[in-house]
Amino acid sequence: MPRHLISKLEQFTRLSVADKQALETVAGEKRRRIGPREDIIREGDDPAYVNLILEGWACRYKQLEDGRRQIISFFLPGDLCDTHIYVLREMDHSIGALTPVTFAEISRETLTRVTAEHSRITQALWWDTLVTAAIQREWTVNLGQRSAAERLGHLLCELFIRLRGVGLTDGNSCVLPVTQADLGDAMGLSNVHINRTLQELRGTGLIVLKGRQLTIPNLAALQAASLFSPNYLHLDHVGRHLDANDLSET
Amino acid sequence: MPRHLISKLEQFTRLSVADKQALETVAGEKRRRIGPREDIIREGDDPAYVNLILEGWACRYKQLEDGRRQIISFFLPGDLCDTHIYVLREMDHSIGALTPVTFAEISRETLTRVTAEHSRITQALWWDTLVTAAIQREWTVNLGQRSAAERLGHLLCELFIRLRGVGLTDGNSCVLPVTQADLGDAMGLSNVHINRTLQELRGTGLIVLKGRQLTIPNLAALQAASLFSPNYLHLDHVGRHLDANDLSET
DNA sequence: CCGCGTTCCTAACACATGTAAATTCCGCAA
DNA sequence: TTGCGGAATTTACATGTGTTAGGAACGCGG
Repeated sequence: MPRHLISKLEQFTRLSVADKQALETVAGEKRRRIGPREDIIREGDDPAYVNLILEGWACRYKQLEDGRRQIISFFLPGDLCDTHIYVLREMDHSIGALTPVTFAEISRETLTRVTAEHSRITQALWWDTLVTAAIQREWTVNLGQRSAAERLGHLLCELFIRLRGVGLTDGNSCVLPVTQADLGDAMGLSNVHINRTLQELRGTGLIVLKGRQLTIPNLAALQAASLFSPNYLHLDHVGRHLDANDLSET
Repeated sequence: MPRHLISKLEQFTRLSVADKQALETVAGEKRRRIGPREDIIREGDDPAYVNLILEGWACRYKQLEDGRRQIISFFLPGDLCDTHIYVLREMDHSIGALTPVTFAEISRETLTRVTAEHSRITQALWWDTLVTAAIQREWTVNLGQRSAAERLGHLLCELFIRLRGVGLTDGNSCVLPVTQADLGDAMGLSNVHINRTLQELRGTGLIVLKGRQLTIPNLAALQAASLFSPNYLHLDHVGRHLDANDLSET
């Protein structure tokens, strides 16, 4: 069931059957389901669990006193929220659902046990943590330096490639189940300007967006237009840890 | 010698004499010194070492093909760059000196050994890693939602509090050894606008900035004006892990 | 099929911030 | 002291993006 997580981690390293079974167990624990605009956890809460997104899209966000909201990152199926969050006393941001979301609440004990017994998983989760940090840094670059069109294009490239990594793309298409207002809150742009910019990207043929279906006819072209380089996603490790034993295990 | 690192970590947990000696050893390894505008490591390089900043200011940054530069974060004395960076094959960003910098290159082996032998240090480094991630998230909020004045004010609050945590403030003053162009590259603003905004903050009396000396006469006021809440720095743990044994050790 | 709420889209205008170019200031080395 | 180079500052003007407001399209429940 945590097939998206497994797909994602296998972009970095090969997992044994036992590793995958361990992840199954982890994902089976305390499953919950919530609707869009509901929160998984709120700023100020005690972070008791590590949340694993199984289905749907969620986001980290922070709301300022005067109502302004910034979406800090998107959670896609297979994404894990801060494997060591329990070191901190309270959440400094909220995590909310953008669509209906199914997720698993993983206890500290379970996670500790699984990583102690499966070094491959530990390694893969480290990679995931580092890539998550790299994505956050790239957002800093995105918000700081890129124009609205570059910024949006960059985000769409990132989301498409991340979705592809968890098996949720169909050719050069994928879903984009968020509102333009959400995109605005993520990119630090007004919803009006998001709309203008989407029209612009549509006009140049870089994207096709109908309803919640996004198509990127020419990913390389969109990447070039957005100054997007996929290096920060660190997808260059595939097969790096392969040896004879691994092959016999799977 | 790594007194700044020790000060910082002791904001989270108390360290034993043995813990501190271990950190001394770590910081003694492979010391290097470089001048401003030189790089510690570059995008694309193989991350062989974990760098520990001992003296001076550095920054993570990323340069776009067309020359635009974004400073992604600041490194102050006592800051450590990505304790598990060696999981990745290559750097996705550069780290450069803003002032003359002294740093230590820590090998993977050393770090592994020290954390294996000192669980308190492991725990403290986890806290540091999580706070670093929280700071990066806060920058996303900063760049996405805050106006120029709020943004700059917020950065100055953050830097002041971080410097205070490593013993580098003097009353309500500290150094700010970076150019206005650097601040612009960090905040996604032009150097002209940084200058305008600094004048504005000076005009309202929220800051006094002469040369490289920054004074914040009323930190609470600057925080309020900048919508700054220190919760994301997670400084609320002090003394949390105290018990009789700890007291006898120090 | 209707009606209602949400989302999308468009327009006009305001304003925050960027750009370009000069000038002044300042620290430092000769 | 002088001269130099980088940094800070200022000005005038351009423009990207925000704001406000309203209408059109869409989806969903009754």
